[in-house]
Amino acid sequence: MEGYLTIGEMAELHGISRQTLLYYDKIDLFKPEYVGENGYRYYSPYQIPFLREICFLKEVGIRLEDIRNHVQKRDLTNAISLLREHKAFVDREINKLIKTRQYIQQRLDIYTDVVHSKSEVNKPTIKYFPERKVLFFPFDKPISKQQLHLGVMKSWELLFNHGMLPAKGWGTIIPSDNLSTDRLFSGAGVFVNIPLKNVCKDRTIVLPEGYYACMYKYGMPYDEEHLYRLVRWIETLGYKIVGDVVDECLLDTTFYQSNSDVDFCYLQIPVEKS
Amino acid sequence: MEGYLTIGEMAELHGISRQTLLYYDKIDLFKPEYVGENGYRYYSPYQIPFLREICFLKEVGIRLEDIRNHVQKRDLTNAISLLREHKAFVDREINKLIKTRQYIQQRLDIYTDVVHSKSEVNKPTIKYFPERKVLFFPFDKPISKQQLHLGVMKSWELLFNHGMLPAKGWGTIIPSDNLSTDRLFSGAGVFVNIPLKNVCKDRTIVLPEGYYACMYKYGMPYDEEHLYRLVRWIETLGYKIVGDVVDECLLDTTFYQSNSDVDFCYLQIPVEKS
DNA sequence: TTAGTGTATATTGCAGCTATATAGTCAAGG
DNA sequence: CCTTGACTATATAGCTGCAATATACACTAA
Repeated sequence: MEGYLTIGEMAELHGISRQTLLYYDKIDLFKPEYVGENGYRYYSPYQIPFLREICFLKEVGIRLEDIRNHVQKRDLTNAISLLREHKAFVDREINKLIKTRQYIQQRLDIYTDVVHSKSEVNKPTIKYFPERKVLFFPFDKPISKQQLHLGVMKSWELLFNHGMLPAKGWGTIIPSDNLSTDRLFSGAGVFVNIPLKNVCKDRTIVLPEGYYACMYKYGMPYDEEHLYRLVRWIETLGYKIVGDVVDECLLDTTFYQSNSDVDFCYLQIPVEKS
Repeated sequence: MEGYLTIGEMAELHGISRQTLLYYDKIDLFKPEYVGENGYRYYSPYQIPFLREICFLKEVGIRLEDIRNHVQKRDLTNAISLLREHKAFVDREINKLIKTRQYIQQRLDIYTDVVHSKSEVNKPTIKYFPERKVLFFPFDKPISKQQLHLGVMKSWELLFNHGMLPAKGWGTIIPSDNLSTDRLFSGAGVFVNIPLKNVCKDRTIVLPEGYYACMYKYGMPYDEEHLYRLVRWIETLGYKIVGDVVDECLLDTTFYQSNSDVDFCYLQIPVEKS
């Protein structure tokens, strides 16, 4: 067939396999201009730009079915709208991945902090924090490991329903008024940091900016010992407690082998000079 | 089982299906702490953080097999390297999509230009162009539609081997010295714009920055008529041709129905005041 | 001769479930 | 104690999406 290309030549020229061209023929995406009496497929050189374009559209991720629908009535308007729609699709995919990247980075930030803090365990310091917005869920039963888990799961569920993941850490908040009473955990509950700006307002509370007396410690929030040690340190310095106690979990029990192991946490109590 | 969670409760709590937990058990990803004599699975509340973490890692796109390998010997170092590796993977995916987005945008730029230029067909103008780097492939046979196609395919292949796509347009370059001879296409060839900075040096030539006499036209590069019309216009203006003729294809024949139809092109001839 | 071509049908890859069939178990209400 | 309905078990097969690939067997061109 003078001037025509066989299926093998056509495939070779476009860097695809012969099988693929058979497949494109079958799904009515791209057919040879002429089929010989022997059944051989003969492609016209004029078809080259079409196949090249199909390959281009495929390479940028457009589905073969959409390509087929497009090339059947290809004109400038169609081509522009096909590309625009696909660009929007790619943008959505990029945004998803950027969001995912942020989650991973937030976790890494926590872990990196832990690596640097291991030598600072049980050493109280004063640190400045900017304003933080968190979701808060009061306990409805006395505090325990189970209540902690269930509280965290509730917040996970809420974040999840808002398309977010609990990547940025969580912990317990204890009302500072309780420190001088014997009902330390009355009104306490779980908080989760909100990982994306995409806030859900219902359960949100604000941890005010300012200076916090802080201490890294191994222990669960209901282990009161560390808390009172930090409170005594604050008193020794002559500072005043001006807000609720934040006990942020940095490494949970998944990092330890036995059920008796405890979280690695970061206690934070807002203070002012009195 | 006092204090334990059944498979249904565990699934509900994490927003996954019962079947999924069975599956995780089977693939040794997450097993109940205790299995009753009746075969019932009982999960300890202490397992909640583990499953939550598995779900988190799954949600950020880590494969179940990698998660399984990780949680078996989970510690801070492992967790950090798992997340770092996955972040790098996500970055690669984002870069691929950004590249794809660029290809689409470059095509859209061409098509948008065409939309605005349709009323300017056959009207010569002077336009400034910055320096452009392109790949060049001389014809090895007399110019024809087939030679054009084959030349474009060669350049496509080279781009493709360098991980690029011919998104940014292509065309023909004709040596300006030929304009006064009868061998117009001697030394002519196909060029392709390089879509990404990621250059391949072997075949690259430079189209110098400067002012070009330009004209949109319908016609193939080997239709000499339009070219000579533009050359006469340049002479009329008293300008001098200072470089090779660029005939850039904006819409190829895939936009037309019949083989007799022609490309929509943008002729560009570098000029100076003489 | 041997590389290339045809048809027809079935299978792959990926990953993570999901469905179906069949049977056993638990807990609350009567 | 019995029923009912919700829950649970195992085992095996199938599905989702998309784009090919593979296999088997026969014919054809240079």
